[in-house]
Amino acid sequence: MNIGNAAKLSGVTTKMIRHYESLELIRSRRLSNGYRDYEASDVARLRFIRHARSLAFPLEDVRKLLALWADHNRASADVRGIALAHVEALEAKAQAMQAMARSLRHLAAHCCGDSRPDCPILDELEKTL
Amino acid sequence: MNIGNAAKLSGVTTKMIRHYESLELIRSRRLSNGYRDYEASDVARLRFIRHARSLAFPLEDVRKLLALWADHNRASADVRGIALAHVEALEAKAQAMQAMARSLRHLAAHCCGDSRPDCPILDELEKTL
DNA sequence: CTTGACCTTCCCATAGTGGGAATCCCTACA
DNA sequence: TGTAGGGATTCCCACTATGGGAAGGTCAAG
Repeated sequence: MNIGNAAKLSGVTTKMIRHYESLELIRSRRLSNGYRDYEASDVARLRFIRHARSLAFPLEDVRKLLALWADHNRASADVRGIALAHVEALEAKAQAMQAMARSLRHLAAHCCGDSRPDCPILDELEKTL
Repeated sequence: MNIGNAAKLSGVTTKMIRHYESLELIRSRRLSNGYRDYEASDVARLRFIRHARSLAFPLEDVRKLLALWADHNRASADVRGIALAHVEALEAKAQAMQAMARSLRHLAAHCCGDSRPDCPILDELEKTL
């Protein structure tokens, strides 16, 4: 199967398949004409990567998860550890963003938002702190 | 005032000051020896940038906010518009991240997390969907 | 044999920040 | 006056992850 087909079946673009190959997340077998050649197991691997990425796992985590996935003697605790560490990172970021959103919403609520120049949002950004 | 001093007073690193200058967010006056020269108003501008960045405004928003800040005939509605658009972007991202965190926590809760290989997290990532 | 769709590699861009090298400048001290 | 240091300059490279696009090779159908 060529790369275009693998892309369609896996939902990973050809660009990204080549990129993942350069990072050695996916292997590369070539035909005599230089074209990449994939089989079902590669598509499954690409799908795994796509799913992991859709949960925002960084590629280095994906690399580890792929290794554990391939290792049938893995300890599920290792997978869980990676996942929970990632969850905490996600939640920390999400909370930070929501805190920023709250601050800004609060400031915006006190901004009359008309044609006059007075604006507590700018006042806040101007502060020396 | 040289760049190191402006950095200390503003809380923006010298690296970033030069970067902001290259993006024309901050002007550059030079002394005869080529050194950048700053005054209090520049430090205030850098602080403004830092505060806006601490609220995760993208630099293009910062550029607009700086322009409005400098324009004493601005309409506060313009500032508010930028801020609220940014708030919505923040909240959308935060919610997406929390949804991912929830999914993963749910999966992790069903993963025994011991030395056995069975793992619903990997099972999920493996799915064809 | 041409045409179009596919493949290849390579470079560039994004957003924002940082590291580090090579070089120059200024100041203080012996 | 010479030198050592700290700070300034520019320039290139790194990160994360993804995509655009060019120049060229290949395959299949008409």
